[in-house]
Amino acid sequence: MSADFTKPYDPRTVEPEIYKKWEKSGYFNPDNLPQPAAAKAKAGEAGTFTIALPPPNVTGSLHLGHALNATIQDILIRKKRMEGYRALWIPGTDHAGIATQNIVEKELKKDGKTRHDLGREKFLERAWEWKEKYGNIILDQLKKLGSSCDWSRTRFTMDPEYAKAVETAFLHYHKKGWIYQGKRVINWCTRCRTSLSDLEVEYKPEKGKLWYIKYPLKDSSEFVIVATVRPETMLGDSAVAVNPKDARYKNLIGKIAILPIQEREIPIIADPRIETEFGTGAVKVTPAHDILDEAIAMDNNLISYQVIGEDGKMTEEAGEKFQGLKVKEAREKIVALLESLDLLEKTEDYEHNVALCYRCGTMLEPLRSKQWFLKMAELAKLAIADVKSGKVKFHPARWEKIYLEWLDPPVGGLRDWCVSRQIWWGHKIPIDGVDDVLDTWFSSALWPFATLGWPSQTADLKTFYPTQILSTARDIINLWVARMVFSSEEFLGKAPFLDVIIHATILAKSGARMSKSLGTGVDPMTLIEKYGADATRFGLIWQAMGGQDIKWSEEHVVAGKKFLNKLWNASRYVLSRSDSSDCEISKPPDLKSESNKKIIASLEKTEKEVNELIDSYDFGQALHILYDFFWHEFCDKHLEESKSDSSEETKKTLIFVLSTSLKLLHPFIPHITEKIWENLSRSGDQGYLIIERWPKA
RNA sequence: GCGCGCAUAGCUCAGUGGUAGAGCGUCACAUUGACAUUGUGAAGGCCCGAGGUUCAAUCCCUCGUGCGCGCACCA
Repeated sequence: MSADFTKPYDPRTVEPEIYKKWEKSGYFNPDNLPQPAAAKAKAGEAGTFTIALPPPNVTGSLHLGHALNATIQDILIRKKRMEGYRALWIPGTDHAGIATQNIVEKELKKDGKTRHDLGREKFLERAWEWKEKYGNIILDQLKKLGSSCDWSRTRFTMDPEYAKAVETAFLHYHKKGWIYQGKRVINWCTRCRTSLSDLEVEYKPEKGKLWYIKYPLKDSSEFVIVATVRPETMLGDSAVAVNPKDARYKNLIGKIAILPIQEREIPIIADPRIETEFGTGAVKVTPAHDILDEAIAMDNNLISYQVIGEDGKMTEEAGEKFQGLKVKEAREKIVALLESLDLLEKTEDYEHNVALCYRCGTMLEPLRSKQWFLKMAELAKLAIADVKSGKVKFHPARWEKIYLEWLDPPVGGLRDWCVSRQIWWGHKIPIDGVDDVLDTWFSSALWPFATLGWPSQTADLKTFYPTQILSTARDIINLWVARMVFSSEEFLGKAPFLDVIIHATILAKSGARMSKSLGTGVDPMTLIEKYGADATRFGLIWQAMGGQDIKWSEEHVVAGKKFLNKLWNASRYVLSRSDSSDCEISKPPDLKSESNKKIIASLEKTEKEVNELIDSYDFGQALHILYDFFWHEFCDKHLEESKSDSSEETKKTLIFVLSTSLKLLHPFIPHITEKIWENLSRSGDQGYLIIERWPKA
């Protein structure tokens, strides 16, 4: 028994010590794992098990969701490793284009500079410097949590080899004619000065106004009244549209209205997509600043007037009176002008959703812009097929609906993916002279195979691909998961993973999302410092029941700490009753004592249930069962009964139950179980629990 | 507008077609010998509401209410 095993358990010293021991062993790298013959036979010809860690953004720091997700993956990896698989967990980070660029720009701003003052090359130098300095913080935090990733295979989405994969993918699509350049209405962030894809938009309800504007009819004293929440866009109107079935306007279709202020003649047209219930049922059409209006304009051959520019200010086409004004200023001016012309019928309070940039929260402007697009029609089919055929399964299954409905929307169709961004930090578009870069998610979509060396046919790619499991958060099911599936099918002809675990979302106790700005966020690092990584993992998994959302409660981490203490002390007691020669950890044969028979039967039942529960990704339930068995059945009952029984059979039973429990608990609370294992190991035999045989009845 | 999830003890949550469970909290008792980060025990619940199916509903079905979330061509 080592000296420190006589002391109370102290995670602060044990956890770093044990982590170093694992790193030194090399066992996080599957190439170094011993290969038990039995395991090979079981696992099939390859006998490998791979998970690609969802690469955290280099801008991020670990939050509870990351910690839960990492723990889930570590449990799976550790169990498989113990089962004899060559388990590989590939770590890495994502360059996070817009997010990183914004941070570096903020730093520059402190010196009163913009990126344009530095120029592209110098700016990128600064961005790389930032990445080198801060980009791996989150990986170090994952280490503190005990994650058994193969750090020797750490990847970054802008590694030279990875860039090769991105370029290959882009050129492949281009050759197929699926990549094209086009000018159309996209989401534009005036702060980040870049386009965004449809998935990168967040909506927030806002209390605004609905303005009812009178458009005079040509050669008539009458008006057609349109309702809008954005009066400033009227400067770019090129038609008024009504529903063809709307009896109120039947006689107006084909007539001409005069657009006030611009004094432009615009037609009144019919389009079935116009809702008769909205406003007056007559709608202004602004082809350059609204996606639906653009579609209407295409079908009706309307002219497009771009009145808002990429800087968020009114353009020349908006007219002299407005050019250079910010959108809000233009709005006020227009409303005042319309009022003075007696063309404002009325104003109503109106709550509607506004579109915001998912990176900086700025209100987005839909505007026409020349961008690169990736055709989605065929790719979406690939992604749909893998899930519909059951090749890729979601856990819980209900999430497949989110996935399928995005790929095949019940209304309209999936729009092509706008893959170009007007920022500097990212992968340059191979055939583009304008210096645009690719959407970060274009490179993330290649993650499971680009990390293994694709497009080169590396040994790793052959051995470890496809991966088995992807564990991630629900909010990137479409942004990321769907795109990985079609990318993998397109480039490698197979699904990138078989099971997709959508883990719980961790909420504040109020049931609302955790928020840094509201101070409701919980930092896992603080928990690790306070209670240790094992206790933190315990607290997270204890609450992870059936994939339901977790209203975070720290008391379960405290419970974890208490459990570790119980485990530590029970182990000390069991070992104090035996000398090292007793530490045979095989099942004692021919038990005579009823008490021993009972605890072994109970252990075997627990073992079976834990196996089933982990295999069905019900980690919380598995931990509850282990907790209950170890504490209440083994410690409270059997250990107490055994105190009056010093027989060899009982000693052997105690050792066997303890050692099997340690194995079963190891994926959940790896440090302490490994530490106890050190003390349990037979003299001279420096065993590693991390590669001990997993108990399976 | 369409869709999804949740509602069970003070709190966070399991669970089952037939007397309702855990962790934490509370209360009482127990203390030199693995552990007080403990042990033994107790109190505490019209299992959201209404209707239906059933011999029997907390569980299945319908409707509703409340909370959270997603999607939409949110003009």
